[in-house]
Amino acid sequence: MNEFTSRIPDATVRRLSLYLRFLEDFERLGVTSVASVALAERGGTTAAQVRKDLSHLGSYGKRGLGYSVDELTGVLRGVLGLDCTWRVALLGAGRIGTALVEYEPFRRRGFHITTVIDNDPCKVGTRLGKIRIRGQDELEDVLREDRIDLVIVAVPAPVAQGMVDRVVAAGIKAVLNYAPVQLRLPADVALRNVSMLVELESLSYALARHRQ
Amino acid sequence: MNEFTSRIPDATVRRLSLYLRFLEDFERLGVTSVASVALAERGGTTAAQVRKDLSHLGSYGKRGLGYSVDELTGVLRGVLGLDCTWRVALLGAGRIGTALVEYEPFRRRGFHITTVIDNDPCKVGTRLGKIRIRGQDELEDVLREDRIDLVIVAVPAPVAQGMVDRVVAAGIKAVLNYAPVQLRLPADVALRNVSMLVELESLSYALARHRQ
DNA sequence: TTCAGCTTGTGAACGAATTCACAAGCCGAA
DNA sequence: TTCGGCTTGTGAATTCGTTCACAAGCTGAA
Repeated sequence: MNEFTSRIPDATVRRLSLYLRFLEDFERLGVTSVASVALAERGGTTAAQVRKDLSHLGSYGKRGLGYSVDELTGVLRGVLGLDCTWRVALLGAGRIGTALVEYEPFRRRGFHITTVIDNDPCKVGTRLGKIRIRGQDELEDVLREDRIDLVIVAVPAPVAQGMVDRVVAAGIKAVLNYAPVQLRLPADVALRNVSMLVELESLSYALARHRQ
Repeated sequence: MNEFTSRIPDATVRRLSLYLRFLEDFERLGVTSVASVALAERGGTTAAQVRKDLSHLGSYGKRGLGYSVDELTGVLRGVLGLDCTWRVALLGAGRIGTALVEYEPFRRRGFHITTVIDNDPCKVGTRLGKIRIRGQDELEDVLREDRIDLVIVAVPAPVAQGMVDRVVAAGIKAVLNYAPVQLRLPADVALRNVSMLVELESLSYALARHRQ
């Protein structure tokens, strides 16, 4: 097994992302070696699950010892594509967009938001942090000029699909969607949805059951 | 099958939440009856999946016709616990917290953020929209006074666990976590994580694979 | 009333993900 | 060197979720 021959299941990729976070914590604490059971405790899963997940990457553990924090951190960064920086454009400079631009962990992980686009003519030309907001008519141009790899959608639901169609036509292959709509796009474009409402409603379901 | 005898799988609950959104769109358009295949197209899934999901709720479809938009909307609201209002407290009045307080869809669905708590003494006493920000020393008191059902965590990672422990001790049974940490809490408390980083990193993985 | 055309609800088949269980391997102590 | 205590990596078993396929049932037309 290695990172090239086989696709890693999505559920596993998401956990790898968590493991990386834990490893960075361990690194900060000066821990040099970590067993699957320690990662499992931290992540609320089982040791077998951790080992199965990590086995997708190859054989980086030492029997009797566990995993080298240093080595595994590097491997995970590599597999997850975090050993380079990704250039990100944000569509929508509303409240959510604004919060995302200034979200430190993104930059720390190599996601650089270089470009912000908004439909509101009042906002175009003003600055969000250090970034000058561009108008939607410039969309295709700035995606090319700024060599954007990935687009975050944080515009109101009704305009999301239209903008994403243009983004896809411009050749972007990865979209992170915060708008409360189900976007339709070609199979070769990766899409993740961050749905505040879906999560909240599944909690509501749990609460409603709880009290019969 | 009905909503009391059997627990609905989590994956299904999340899709129910989407179906409800689609039904509301159909309702606005004046459509009165909808077939599983229409909901499937809208949600990027299959008609069989939709029917299997809805079969968890009981038998609300009419063969040859589909589902009554009105009736199914009501049933879904009921099952998801959206036929009442939930009182929500927000921990953390940072950028993410601020964006969440003002997020319209929450209120429209019956989630009323009545309470905001922040650790920063400079913020305590100031207002976020109409809500006066309270200090963390008041946490237990306001949770009780405001009869909070559900807590949204949007504080920095290092302080999240400590605050959630107090929230759980105060009897709260549902937590929505935006902080980039894995919270540990008792099994009878429902927890959902909204992890911006995990989603972004799984896109990064897709991109990295894409170009070998 | 009968028939054609749809669409649901669901057991059964299938597939994916998780858990189990254990051989293989490393380390440090004696 | 040998042994005991750990821990990995992985087939096999199991559980969970999705898809298939079709009988049952509704509607409207003739």
